[in-house]
Amino acid sequence: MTVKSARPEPLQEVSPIRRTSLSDKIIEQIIDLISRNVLQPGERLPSEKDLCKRFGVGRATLREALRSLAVMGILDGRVGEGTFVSHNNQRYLERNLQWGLLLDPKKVEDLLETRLMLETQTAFSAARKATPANLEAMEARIQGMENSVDLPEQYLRFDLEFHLLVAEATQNTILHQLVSMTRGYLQAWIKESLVSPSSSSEDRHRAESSIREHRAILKALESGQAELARQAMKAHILSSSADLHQHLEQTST
Amino acid sequence: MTVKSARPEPLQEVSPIRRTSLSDKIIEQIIDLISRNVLQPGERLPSEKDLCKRFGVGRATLREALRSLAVMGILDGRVGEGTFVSHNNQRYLERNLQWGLLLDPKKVEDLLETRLMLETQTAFSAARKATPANLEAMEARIQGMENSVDLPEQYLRFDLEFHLLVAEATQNTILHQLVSMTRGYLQAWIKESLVSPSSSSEDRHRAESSIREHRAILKALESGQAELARQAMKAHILSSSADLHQHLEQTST
DNA sequence: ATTTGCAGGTTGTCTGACAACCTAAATATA
DNA sequence: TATATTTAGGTTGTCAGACAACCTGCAAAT
Repeated sequence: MTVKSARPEPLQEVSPIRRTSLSDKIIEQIIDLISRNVLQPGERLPSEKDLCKRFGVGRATLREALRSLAVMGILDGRVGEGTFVSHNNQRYLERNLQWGLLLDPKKVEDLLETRLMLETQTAFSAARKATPANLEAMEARIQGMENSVDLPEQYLRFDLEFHLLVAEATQNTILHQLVSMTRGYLQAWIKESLVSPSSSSEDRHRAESSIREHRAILKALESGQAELARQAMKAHILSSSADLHQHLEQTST
Repeated sequence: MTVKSARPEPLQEVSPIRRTSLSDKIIEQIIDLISRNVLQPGERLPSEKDLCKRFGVGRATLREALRSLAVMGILDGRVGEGTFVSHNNQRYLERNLQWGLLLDPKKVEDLLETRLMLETQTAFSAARKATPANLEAMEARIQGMENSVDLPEQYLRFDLEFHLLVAEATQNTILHQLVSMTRGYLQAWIKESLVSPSSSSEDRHRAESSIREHRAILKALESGQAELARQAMKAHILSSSADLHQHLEQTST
């Protein structure tokens, strides 16, 4: 170490060695195992003691890796049983958005706007790519909504499923995840608005017009009219957002 | 315990107590501290020994929590220095998408399609909400691109920043995060395509037309023409995606 | 045949220790 | 005096061993 002065040129040849922590390497390896289906969803990992020997690390190090993967939703540790690969590799983004929204919770507005964007576009794309099976499943959800106008819990479940089906119909898993992410989080607010006081006749009216909107969306999807589907979805989201908004303003303050 | 037969009704009164781990509670508390700005970005946390005493837990437990937050990108541990709150609370989703795509690496197509949707819509929204400061910053990035057509590294950085600025101009942090997420990940591929063999004259041509496209976008944003901005962005993304695609097919196989 | 109790394995947590590392003050050197 | 070196203390990263809480499955007792 005899370099003098204020390091004129940081010697660009050397690439800074990354001091990757052992846990990080373990995380990478485990993710790799899962992606190559060596470890399948639901499967149990070897015990921690065992894994320690295989990876050649201490238990604390290994556990930090497992813990991180658990927080991401990729693994699922059950005390006394073992550690398992989570079945829903997919939904791990959802969980992370939740942590994210905890970081700054005032973004409901932004979330609604984002949902509008995502879902209008998914409707557009779905109109082109939906399979008959997709459409059939949507039809079933609408019928489910019709049969449960007086059962808010069920009604909402069908509503949610319909929208997820539209996203699924795009055959784009990332889009599907994003929609599921935003929807899943809004669902918390929506459910809250259920317990808020409101005349049941008003609710009924809202439910019926909502069903009409869903039918319009489905019809557009079935006929493959992408632009029409976009418009129908937009109209639906806007009116439902307005509704949610109203409930929020009633209950807050 | 004298319930016979196959548990006819699981005794609905009792709500299953959740066995939340200590680390989870610590994660929640720290996230809460950050969201309430008690801990600000860049700030240093107390030392682990100190935190252990405050939370009343062992160091292993505390470390599992810190490690999880670090993997999420919320905290940043520097050996010998301390643990810091990451400045870019924003980008933590980005990192998680990266882990996610490792799980499922064949989704580049989906990612490109998602990016097209997100960015065309952000352009639309940005045209209505962009502030003069936003537009000025974009102009600076375009000039940066012009001045570095022969420096791919710098050029790409300006390119990326331009798009992030558009997302930022929507004033919607969630949208911003999503765009940053998709972009950030594609950047890896884009950088790879830099080292792929290609005539420099070809590159130059591509860079120049790309700059023209960016100018068109900016012009639309400045004049507040939302639909025009959407179209300009769409054209740009499509041509740049086609480019990336070509590079990918050259290098793979 | 049903219940109880026990044993072994597993995760969750704690404690203490050491290595690698960074910072900054104290010291040595020009 | 000003600069370079050493040193001391603090911090994160990792390891090892131990105990508590818990689950499963089998054997023993009723």
